[in-house]
Amino acid sequence: MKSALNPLARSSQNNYYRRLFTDCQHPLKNFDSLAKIESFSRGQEICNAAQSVECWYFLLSGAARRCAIRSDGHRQIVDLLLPGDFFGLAFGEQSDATIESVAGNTVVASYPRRRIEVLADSDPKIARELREIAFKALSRMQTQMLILGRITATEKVGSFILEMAARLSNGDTEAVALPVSRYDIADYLGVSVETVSRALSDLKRRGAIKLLSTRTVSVVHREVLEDRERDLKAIGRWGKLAH
Amino acid sequence: MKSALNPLARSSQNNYYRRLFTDCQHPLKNFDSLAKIESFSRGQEICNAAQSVECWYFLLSGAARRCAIRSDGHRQIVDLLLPGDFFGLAFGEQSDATIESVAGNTVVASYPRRRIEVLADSDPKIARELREIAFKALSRMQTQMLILGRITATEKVGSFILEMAARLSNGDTEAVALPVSRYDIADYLGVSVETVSRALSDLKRRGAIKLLSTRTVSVVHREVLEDRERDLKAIGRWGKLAH
DNA sequence: CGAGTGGTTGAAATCCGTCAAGAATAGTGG
DNA sequence: CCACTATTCTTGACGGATTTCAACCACTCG
Repeated sequence: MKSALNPLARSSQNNYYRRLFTDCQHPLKNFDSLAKIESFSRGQEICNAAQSVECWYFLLSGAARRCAIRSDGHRQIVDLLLPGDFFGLAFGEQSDATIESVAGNTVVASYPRRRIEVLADSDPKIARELREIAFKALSRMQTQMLILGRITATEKVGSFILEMAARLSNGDTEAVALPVSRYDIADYLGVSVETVSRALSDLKRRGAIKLLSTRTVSVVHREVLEDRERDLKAIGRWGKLAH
Repeated sequence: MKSALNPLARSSQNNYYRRLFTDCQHPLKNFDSLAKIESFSRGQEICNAAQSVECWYFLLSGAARRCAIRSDGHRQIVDLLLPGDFFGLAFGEQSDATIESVAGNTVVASYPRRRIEVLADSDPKIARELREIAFKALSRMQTQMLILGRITATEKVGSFILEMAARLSNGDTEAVALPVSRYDIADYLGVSVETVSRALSDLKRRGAIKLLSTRTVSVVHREVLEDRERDLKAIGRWGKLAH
């Protein structure tokens, strides 16, 4: 237990998390008893390359980031983990990525990898569920690659907001609470912090979003974030030409 | 069989591919008898979203691209498939990606997804191998995400060349035969065609690579492609300052 | 031969990263 | 609760990098 709380509060907290865990539906439900529940404060390392070989993780609350340091010294966030996500599966051996918590109160259940694998060998249903989990991770990465491939920074930020809306609030775009700082968004999207900030201001000025607080976004015109950045621009040019 | 060859040549070709197949080592080796071997000419669609639910594929020779069309009309290449790669696993249901062959003579083995899954249920070894395949796909995507996150276009192109060298010729950098056009490279790296072309010219001018033909690259100074773009620049600046 | 595709290069406008400064917010200790 | 500090966020200015638009060359295929 890496929490900074005192032992008493810790144990009470732990019980609370355990309840939260048992109430939660997920593919490895039957192994709740094997899982160890840990709580992390903001910025703490959940696991590094060495540990990730031994455990698989399930994120209960908060948020976490999987980081890699590029050779040019820049940090890159390769995956953003939100409640309901599994992680730690992909890297059989290599992968120097470390996983850190980003939100204040990040709770994680960790499963002993070896034991789950042995169980999977004897129960095809579990094996199937593990596959399902891996496929979901693949789908997450593909979504992000589509965002990273987008051309303008405003498009990237727009897609990011919509992704968060979809993953956090099941598509509700009234009030999306971004779980990460601008710096994290920047490293996730492959742009600079200033550009993220500017893109948000830009979207706000154009009335596409409202900033309820610095980290809470309300989507007003989904279309603008969604895609047609370019088309709208073209229409704008047409308008000028017509005039 | 979607090949454009006449029936006679087709069958002879097919036998050749079948031999090529049985000589090849891969995790689903025991199911060669279940696999259907197909050959595709350049630009042909191997499978679309609907079909990918039914089959898993193994690429024997040639190359293929997994594409998604973004809402702004731009195509993006989400994954590049080379000999030895499995594909089609990730997308249980959604994913509007289509897979097209990019090389002239692309040969693919397709496994009936349902039957493999049933077999996996009865044999844990197969289930394990399927997981292995999924993890390999995850690793591929992560590699690309690190490339996409890089800042300058020259770095992206450099990383791309090294990735191709590693995947195609087992790290041999003497003569890397790029299996795709500049347009494909551009859509894969998220930059424009002209930028790819310029980056290659730039690397050539600086003596980091040689272009044996338009699509065959020889790596002369691996360090330049590898990473230190930025460091070298910094040294350059220092040099100026010292001067 | 002409049309089409793929590749390269140039010039202009735009976008973004960097540097720098300020504003807003959170965290800390008194 | 307040001051004080550190962090996070925003905005401006500037230069460099990339996109876009355009022209041109090489090659293939009918």
